[in-house]
Amino acid sequence: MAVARTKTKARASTADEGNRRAELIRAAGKLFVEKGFDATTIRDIADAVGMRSGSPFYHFKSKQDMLKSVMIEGLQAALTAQQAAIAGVRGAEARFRALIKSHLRIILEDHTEFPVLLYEWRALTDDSRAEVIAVKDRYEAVWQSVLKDLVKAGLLKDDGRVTRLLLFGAFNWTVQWYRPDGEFTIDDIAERAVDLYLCPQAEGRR
Amino acid sequence: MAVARTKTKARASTADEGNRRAELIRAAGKLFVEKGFDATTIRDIADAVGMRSGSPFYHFKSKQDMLKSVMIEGLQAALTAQQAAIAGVRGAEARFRALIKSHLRIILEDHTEFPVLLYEWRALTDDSRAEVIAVKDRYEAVWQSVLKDLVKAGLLKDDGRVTRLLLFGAFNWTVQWYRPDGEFTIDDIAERAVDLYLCPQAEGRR
DNA sequence: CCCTGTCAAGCAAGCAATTGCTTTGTTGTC
DNA sequence: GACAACAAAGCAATTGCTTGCTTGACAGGG
Repeated sequence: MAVARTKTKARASTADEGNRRAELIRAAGKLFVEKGFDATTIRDIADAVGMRSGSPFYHFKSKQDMLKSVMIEGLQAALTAQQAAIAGVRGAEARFRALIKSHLRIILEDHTEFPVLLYEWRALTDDSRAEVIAVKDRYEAVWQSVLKDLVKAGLLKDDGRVTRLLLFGAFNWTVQWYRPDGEFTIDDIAERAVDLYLCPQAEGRR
Repeated sequence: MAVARTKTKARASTADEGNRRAELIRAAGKLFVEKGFDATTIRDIADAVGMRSGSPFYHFKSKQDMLKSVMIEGLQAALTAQQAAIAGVRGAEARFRALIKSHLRIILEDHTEFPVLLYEWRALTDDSRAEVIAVKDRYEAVWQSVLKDLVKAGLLKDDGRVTRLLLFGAFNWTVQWYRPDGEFTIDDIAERAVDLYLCPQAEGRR
């Protein structure tokens, strides 16, 4: 009874094992993106993994807790993918291109956990939001350093806060219109973006 | 009874008079942006204008109908603002700048009806969505023509679909981070955007 | 080898609150 | 007295979440 509940909390903090827990996070992330956080019921999520409506609360202490867990899960997957993408890549433009492709893949391919972060920011309570921001900042720090290098190389005019936010906006907004079966591949979009943002000031370089 | 309901529908279609109706739309728009469509209850909206929870249904036949009305209202306001912004403005770059400023003002200033369109797209039923798209296309058509002129003038490399969507994304995403009391004005952002997107290929032009 | 206790994981059932919406009644106005 | 514009009250369904109970796997002792 009370014992089981206590152990649940302990389990929830350590992100080990818990096979069904990961299953729940994936299902919840998918539904949150499709229907929105508020429009998704616990019963929807439970159905998606073949559980009864009360059972998810064995793994998460509330629906809010599920949302937070989905976002953090997505952010951590994005972080490792990001680091793998730029590992060993030299040159500002090449790193820029690698970052874009990695970001778009995380957003647009089957990892539906990250888009939840973009869609359901408002649904977070203040406590959960602080936790999520901490991880998010680490992700954006990598972008900042690459943008700085681009400016140094003369490929970008400015890397101030507004420019960064405009850049992120263009990428994050792709969630709204990209379709896997559409006419553009992820690499198409990435190439167009590089073309759009990098100014060939130093001619003969590219 | 049934009479009142019928007249309501008639009234809802003609967007004339109906003072409290416009009041409801404004209040609903504000709440939809702040809390999301699903998280906003009819009682929230009614409270905001000093009504009881059942009364809004005299003006709108359902909550969905309110959402659709808010969006269309926002779109039409955006359309007239857009046309006023580029009226008499010559030159591709000047028109581009004017469009951006107009768009950002619509999105970021007190007209909260338009951002609902960006936030709550999913919450629309298919029927409502078709209605909204019709108005939306007219708004985007103006952008397309300006972008084409920019390419013709050599100020933009490409005006294909992906480029357009990347552009819109950057602007629409500002809703997520812009704060009226922040360090940047709307004009600041517009200028940064012009700088970011327009490539000074034909030197000595600007 | 069997018995028994333990415990993670989930089921069955339901509660209390909230939800969108309806229905009937009231009021001011022309 | 007719009608637009609400109020008052409530209904039926849905919601997040809780509580007590079952099950299956495994450990250890005899």
